[in-house]
Amino acid sequence: MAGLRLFRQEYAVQSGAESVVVLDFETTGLSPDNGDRAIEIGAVRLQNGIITERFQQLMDPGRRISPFIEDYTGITNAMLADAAPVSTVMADFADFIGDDNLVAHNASFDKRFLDAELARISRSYPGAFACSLLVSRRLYQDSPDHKLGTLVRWKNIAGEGNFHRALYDAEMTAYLWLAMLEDIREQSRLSDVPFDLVTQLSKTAKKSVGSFFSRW
DNA sequence: TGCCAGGCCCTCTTTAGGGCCTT
Repeated sequence: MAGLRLFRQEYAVQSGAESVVVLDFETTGLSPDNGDRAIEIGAVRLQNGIITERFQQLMDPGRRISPFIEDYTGITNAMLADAAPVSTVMADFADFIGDDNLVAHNASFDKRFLDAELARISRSYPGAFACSLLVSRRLYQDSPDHKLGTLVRWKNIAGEGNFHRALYDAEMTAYLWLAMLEDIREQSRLSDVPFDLVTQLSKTAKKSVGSFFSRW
């Protein structure tokens, strides 16, 4: 039943019956609970298997970012000095999300920052969150590791840009997501029993992915 | 100067610990 539901939902993605927003944050650190803030949001909207919209904004976190983050992301304090406040950008991004479901690589990280920044401006989103990292760990067990960059290279996904910039990471995650949906569909086609990703996930991951697909 | 978190998941497990992944 779950497998059939999943297969139907994959079809919904391929047919463009629904759309999904794939997003990525660059931040001042790892934890909003420790005062870290978002400094860049990048996102793409997938419809009918193609990217139909893009969103990218730098945002001023209200304090200087560390040399490590400057080096890691390529985003400098000078670049952020002219950026709009986080609250302004996040309000625009909440509008961009609309009612869509969301996808991110290691979604628990991006969800924490999205929830924290939207809570600051009393905004929210109705969609469910799916994690390409959790799916890849089940689907691509032969991959050297499950970092986004490794998976993109391992799947021979073409791209020209810099990892650790929000829009490029969001685009690469989107193409990885489409590749995974195609591979799930192919495994279902080759097997008498449809490949049932949902039942292969752990209880906690199942809860997340299951709620995501149930909205399709 | 060095460190800071949280969720998932495997295993030498479940009354726990540690690696992976994100910035």
